[in-house]
Amino acid sequence: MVVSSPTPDVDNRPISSPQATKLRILETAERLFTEQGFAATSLREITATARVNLTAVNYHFGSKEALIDAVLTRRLQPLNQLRLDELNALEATSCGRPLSVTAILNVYVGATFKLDENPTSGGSIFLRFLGRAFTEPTEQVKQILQRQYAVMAVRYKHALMAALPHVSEEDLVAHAVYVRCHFLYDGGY
Amino acid sequence: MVVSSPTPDVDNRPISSPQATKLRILETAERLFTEQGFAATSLREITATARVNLTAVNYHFGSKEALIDAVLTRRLQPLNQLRLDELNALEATSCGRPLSVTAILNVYVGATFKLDENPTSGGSIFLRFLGRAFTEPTEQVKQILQRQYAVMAVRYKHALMAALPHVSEEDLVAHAVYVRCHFLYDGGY
DNA sequence: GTACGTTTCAAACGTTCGTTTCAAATAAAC
DNA sequence: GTTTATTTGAAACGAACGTTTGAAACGTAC
Repeated sequence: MVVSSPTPDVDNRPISSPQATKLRILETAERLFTEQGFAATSLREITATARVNLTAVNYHFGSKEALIDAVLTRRLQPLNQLRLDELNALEATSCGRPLSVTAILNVYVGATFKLDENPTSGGSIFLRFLGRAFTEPTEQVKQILQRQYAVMAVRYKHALMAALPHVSEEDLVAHAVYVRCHFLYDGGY
Repeated sequence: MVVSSPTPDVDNRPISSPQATKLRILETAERLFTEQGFAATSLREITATARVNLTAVNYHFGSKEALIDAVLTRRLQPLNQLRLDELNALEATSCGRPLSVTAILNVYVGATFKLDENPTSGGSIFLRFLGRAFTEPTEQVKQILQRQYAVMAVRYKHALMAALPHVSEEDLVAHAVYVRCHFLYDGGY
């Protein structure tokens, strides 16, 4: 090709915005990992689907595990930050009085729904990807989840303990695990 | 070893009952596939965990895909047969009158719970394995599921159509897919 | 004891995988 | 224009994978 003017690619996206390849890899990996799982999806399939070079993965991320971490962190960090922000906003209006359990769970689940409805935040695809991370857990993935959930989980746990002063911390955590409340995830089980 | 008298192995199971190796492979594969997924579990890990030889897999099953099929069919066939038997028994007592939706769903879910509570039928491990089959579907796995569900799904569909004469078949199937009623699984989606 | 089905063993096949290297081309930033 | 960051390209590395082969040992049944 002799044409040197910038042309949109097949997806009608600018072909040469900086780190366009990195973004294409992230989005394609998120989709293929969600559909097929981590082990069943090869880097060659990801790069071929994203129409980028194989070596770009190791250039931008370093390894396949690091790519999985990047896909996970990119969505999970804003999600848990939103959960923290909304809890902060709620507590700011309560003037020190303990919140109700309903209100606490409402902001938590509400943040999940906001993500689910927002396509720019990954939409429902990432929630399914998150299920993969819990279903097919690598050792490194476990650590990522533990790190990402740590701060928010403690905050929500304390809020629930204030809302339920007659419930011991052990009973609260045990029951949260039982009903699969992942925001209290401590990586222990 | 010069000792030739039969000795129990580590699991206290007779070491030389015919096809003991085949059973050990099936049980170990069921467990590891459930915990890690199909692609993430290698034949070498399965045979090493089961303490049998690697070549025994291809001797008894022929391939890894055939092993997955064997693990799936071993549990799914009796489960769906039980679902059929219980529906037959229910219809035998109804003397031709259409069954209630509650009764139909009751025997179906009841069969699932009976499996879940029966360790010799695979217990809850197989139900999780079944989830793997739906989550990480190979082309061959799709065909196995389609074949295994075909007969029972049609019977339950007809029973529900008789119970709900004012609902069209299309609406019934569409709604069943929506609420994830896998016993109406037709492999189409 | 012979025959047959089962299981182990060691070794290798070809393929795919994640990863690396080196070079070249392209685009962005200064 | 020079420099830096990005992207592509072709090729290969060692490792792990599913699979196959050929031979030997073991078990049971007749």
